[in-house]
Amino acid sequence: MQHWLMKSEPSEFSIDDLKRVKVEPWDGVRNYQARNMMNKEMKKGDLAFMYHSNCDEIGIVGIMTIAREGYVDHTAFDKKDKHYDPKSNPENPRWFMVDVRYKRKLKRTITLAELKEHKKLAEMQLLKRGNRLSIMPVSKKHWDFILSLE
DNA sequence: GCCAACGTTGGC
DNA sequence: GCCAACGTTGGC
Repeated sequence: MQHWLMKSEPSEFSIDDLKRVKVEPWDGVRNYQARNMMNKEMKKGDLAFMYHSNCDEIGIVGIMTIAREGYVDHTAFDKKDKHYDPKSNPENPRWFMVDVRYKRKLKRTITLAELKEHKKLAEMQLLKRGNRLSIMPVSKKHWDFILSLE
């Protein structure tokens, strides 16, 4: 089983939104690396941190499970959708998504600032300079360490 | 709001 | 295949 971290802007979709709906398609990802991970590498039952970005309290806020493995992101076909991509079409879809299921909120937000304080996490992809990936793998070692901070 | 870092596009 | 221009991400 793999572990992941998935970013979301809480003004768009927050951990509380996920708690309410329980299961949600992770649509709108328009980055090839992130797409490949969703389409090929994420497996049902994998665990993922939910991370709030671009907000007042940036950091890891909860845990989700992958509920459905990669399938076509149909929002790319919808002209009215914010993430419409004219280069994707049903015959040759370009973008894929997974479904995530709410597992639990962390007892507190483990902030980005706090993560940066720990030498053990220095190699985390999230903390690497210039990192902009919205979905990334997290090693078991890092995962367990982060949970020990909770 | 600023801006560094990155990805994508498209002309050549 | 190169690279400038542009758009986006996301912390601050």
